[in-house]
Amino acid sequence: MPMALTHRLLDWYAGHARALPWRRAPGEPLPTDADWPYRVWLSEIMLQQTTVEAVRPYFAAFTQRWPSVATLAAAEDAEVMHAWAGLGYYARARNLLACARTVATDHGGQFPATEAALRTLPGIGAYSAAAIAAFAFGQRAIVIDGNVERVITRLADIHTPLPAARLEIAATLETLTPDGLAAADFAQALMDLARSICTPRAPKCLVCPLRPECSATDPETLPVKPAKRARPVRHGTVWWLEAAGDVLTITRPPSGLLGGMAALPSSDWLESPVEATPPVRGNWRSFGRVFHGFTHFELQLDVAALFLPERPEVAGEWAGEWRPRASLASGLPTAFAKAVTRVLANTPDTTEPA
DNA sequence: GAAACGTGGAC
DNA sequence: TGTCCAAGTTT
Repeated sequence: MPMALTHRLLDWYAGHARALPWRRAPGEPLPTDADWPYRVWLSEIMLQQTTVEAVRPYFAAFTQRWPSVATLAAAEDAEVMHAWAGLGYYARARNLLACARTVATDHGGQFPATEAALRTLPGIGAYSAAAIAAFAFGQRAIVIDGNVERVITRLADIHTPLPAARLEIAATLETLTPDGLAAADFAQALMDLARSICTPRAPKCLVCPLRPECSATDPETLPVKPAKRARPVRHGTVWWLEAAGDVLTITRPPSGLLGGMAALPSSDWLESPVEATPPVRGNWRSFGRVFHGFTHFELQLDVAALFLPERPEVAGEWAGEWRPRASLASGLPTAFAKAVTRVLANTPDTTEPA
């Protein structure tokens, strides 16, 4: 039973909806394209903690290269990780493949259409299950993301800190969310309102369509979030080992930081700098240092390089793949990409004629 | 519930 | 310049 506020928001959305490659226009029927749920799912995974502008080129590249869940399910792990490189939160890419393969093998190639069934798939949590059920299948679902949290805590003046506030947010949304396909427009309307008007700082309350219904006395202070911990600095060394124009790369362990991604060999990254043992002995030359901020620490990475006429024997933890030096310009996580850029910019390419 | 898990842009 | 932030999930 939607309220006046719901209608006011939907009216605003009808005139202000952002057009996005993975979004249905407001009021339009559910697309009947066979790949519609796939596109919705792919976009929702990519958009987790990630801005629309960052997602755009990756969404375009993925849907062009893998136009359906079946084609993605058939892809090699390494090519998907390569295509995801730079987007961050690489567990998403691992779960993306696991999910696609589960859909292919356990669901006949079709995404399940209920929130509960979607929730069981890898990489699909409470938010994504609700969003996909609503956006891809037109089902009523209570969609709560960071945008919705901000709008609703302000609207209902909820001062309970996150994440505990989600119970109250959900209760409020239960009274506001309309039935059927309108629930999708309602959720996306909240997201667009959050981005353009109900912003984290300096919200534009004077032009907000929900102003008559809003209870917030000090909207900029909501939602209340837990304090963040300080980020420590970690130190490490990354090794560029080049022989006859090819460079040694490894695949990182399948879980943990940058798990499953191609990378250069590197030491552990520790809060106390320690002398690390390179993959092979030799006269390693320093290429300076790169800096990279991760979510929970700041990395200072010393770059060392060694150029040999022939490939040395590399065994154990550094056994990997030798790849043409120019190929390293793409496909690596950003911390390693920064190191690659330093070396490529400061050494001649001996594989090209002078 | 808390911590791990990336990245780039805005102020 | 450092801090905060963006369509969260997993352990």
